[in-house]
Amino acid sequence: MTRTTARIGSRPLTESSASGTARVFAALSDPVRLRLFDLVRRSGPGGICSCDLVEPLERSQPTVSHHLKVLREAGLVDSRRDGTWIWYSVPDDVLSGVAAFIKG
Amino acid sequence: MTRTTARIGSRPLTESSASGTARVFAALSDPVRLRLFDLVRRSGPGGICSCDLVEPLERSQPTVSHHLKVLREAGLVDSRRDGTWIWYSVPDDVLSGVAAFIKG
DNA sequence: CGGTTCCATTGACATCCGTCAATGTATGAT
DNA sequence: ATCATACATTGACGGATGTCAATGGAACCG
Repeated sequence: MTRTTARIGSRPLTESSASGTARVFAALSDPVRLRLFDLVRRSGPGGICSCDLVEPLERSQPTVSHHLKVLREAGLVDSRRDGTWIWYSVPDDVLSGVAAFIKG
Repeated sequence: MTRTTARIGSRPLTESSASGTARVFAALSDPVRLRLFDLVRRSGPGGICSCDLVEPLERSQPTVSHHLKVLREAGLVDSRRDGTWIWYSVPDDVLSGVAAFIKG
C-alpha cells in the first residue's frame, strides 16, 4: 500500500528491455490500431475474419491490412487461413509483459 | 458475409476512448521515453531532478527536455519547480486506465 | 550589475507513419 | 479457363517524430 517504497529488487530498464516493451506500446499507439486489436481480442479464441473489420473501423481495406500487419509483426495477433478468409486472433497472455511493466 | 459472432455484453472501444488510451501508449512508445518514465517513477513521490536524467539516458539535454514535455502533455509526469531545479514525478494511478484496457 | 547553472525553445534535418488508389496474389465457384 | 471474392503489396502523399546545435529564459549568487 505504501507508495514511498521504491521497487526494491528491480532495476531500471535496460535499453533492450525498453525497446521490446516500447515496440508493443508502439503497436497500440494508434487509435485505429487499438480499436482493431480490441475487436480481434473480443472475438475470442475463434478469431475474427478480416472482412468484418473494415466496416467498423471506417478505413479502407489496404489500411486495415496494413494495421493488421503491424499488429502481427508485434506479436499481438495471430493469423490463420481458412480458404479465402483469414482469421485473426489474440494469443494468450500476449500482454503479460507490458502488464508487468505497468504494475511496476 | 458476416462470419463472426460477437460476445454478448461486450462493447468495442469508442473512437474517443481509443484516442485517449492510444495517446498514453504513444507517450510510452519510444525506448528513451520509456526509460525516462521508468526512472521518474522509480524516484518515488519526491521526484527526480532533470539534471539527473540526461546522463543515464545518453541523450542531449534538449532531447531529454523534449521527451519530458511529451510525457507531461500526456499526463504521465508532473513537474514542480524548486529554485533553479525542476523535479519530475509520476502521479498516483496514472496508468489505471491503460491497466484496465490491458486487463480486458 | 554580471556571471553561472538549469531547463525550455527554436530551427533544421532525416526518418517514420497513416492513409488511400491502383495493382497483385491466392482461393474458390461456375 | 473464366470470373468473383478476400486479402496483401506498391507507390505516393502530407504530416508527425527523434535528434542535436544554437539560442533563449529563469533563478540564484557575488
